[in-house]
Amino acid sequence: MVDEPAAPESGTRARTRRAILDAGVRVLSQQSGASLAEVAAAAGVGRTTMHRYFPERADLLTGITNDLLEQIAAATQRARPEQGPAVAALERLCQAYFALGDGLLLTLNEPHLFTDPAWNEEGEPERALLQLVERGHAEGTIDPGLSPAWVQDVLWSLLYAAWMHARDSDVPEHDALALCLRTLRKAVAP
Amino acid sequence: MVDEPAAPESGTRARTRRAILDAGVRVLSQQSGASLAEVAAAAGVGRTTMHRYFPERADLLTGITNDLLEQIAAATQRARPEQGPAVAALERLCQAYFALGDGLLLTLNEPHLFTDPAWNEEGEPERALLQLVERGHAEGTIDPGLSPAWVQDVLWSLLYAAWMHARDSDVPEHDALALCLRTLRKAVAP
DNA sequence: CGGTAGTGGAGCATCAGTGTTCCGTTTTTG
DNA sequence: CAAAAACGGAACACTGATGCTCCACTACCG
Repeated sequence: MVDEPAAPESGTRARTRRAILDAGVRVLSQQSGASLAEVAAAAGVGRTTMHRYFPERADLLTGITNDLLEQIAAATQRARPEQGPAVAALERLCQAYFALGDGLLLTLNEPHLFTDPAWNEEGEPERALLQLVERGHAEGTIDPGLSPAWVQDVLWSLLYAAWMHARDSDVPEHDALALCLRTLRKAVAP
Repeated sequence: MVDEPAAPESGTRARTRRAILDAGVRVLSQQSGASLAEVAAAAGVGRTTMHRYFPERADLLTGITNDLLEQIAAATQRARPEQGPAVAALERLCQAYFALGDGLLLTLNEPHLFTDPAWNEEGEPERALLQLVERGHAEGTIDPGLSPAWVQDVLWSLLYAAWMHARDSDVPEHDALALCLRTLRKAVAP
């Protein structure tokens, strides 16, 4: 993870890069087979320009992968999963991840898109969540019948459901998140 | 839905057709962009043969769509969603849908693949489920804070999670279903 | 004002997937 | 067994996405 050893990356470039990455997530989360031209258009950028930032399709995917991993790591850290009661921490995590938006869909929907080795490595976020659940088991505040791995899957799938619910059933995002939290809280209760 | 007006379809053809449809679901549920050659190979069938059954890609998708719709309808009917206590009926539905296997993934993951008009029509299964939840509200056995549409989304996303859990974490399918049911039951409880 | 970074359009070769045809082989069936 | 049905390989044209290059335009900065 050694980044920019001396790559200040002029503000303009950084902005363009962001626009492309965001457009990539937005477009690919809906059509994983979308053409690069579509992504470029969605980013409001010429196909040539995109090619300058990400020479091949694989490079774009790598870029998105790293970006998502960073965002997930940042969200995890922000939620302080090791502090306070387990259930409260779990809800904080849920809220933090919800902010990933379309990244959620991409993460869950198209895991096979990410061929990067970095993707499937057990990351710090994973570990934090699993430990969190074990803490809940010890506290007696999380149903011991639900394995940590299963709780993890439930968390992500509920996030997915909530995001889609907001997107398709045009429920305000805030309400969708509230439903998600309420459902999660009850689901993990002993 | 007027089918075979006089198309007995020799047992051989029916079997080949099934093999192709099943392979299509299996392959496309993992790689929505998979080539037709891959589907044919997975079905143990020549590309030429597949072309005889489904002249274009769109025809295969239509075939899969109709097949899934039938399977969902059959599963719904089998679960008798209108009988007995709402929660019990919901669990029966959950079990019945779980049997769809990879079809679940395809249904949730790649809704955009199905361009058929028949797909997005509000089907009988949808209506049955929504009514079921309303019945639960009336009975006082389903959390009134959870809208029918949300419960529907939760049901499908938990099914998705359970199927993936069985597939990737090599948990026996039966155990995954049990986790799913347990989680769903608690999630919808008032 | 001149230089430079950033951009985007046009064009081109390549390649994989597709749709389709033809024909020989295997399997089913009467 | 012999006819009919079903199958699969080979080959071909076509299409769209991709990777790439070259050049012209714009905006910003010293």
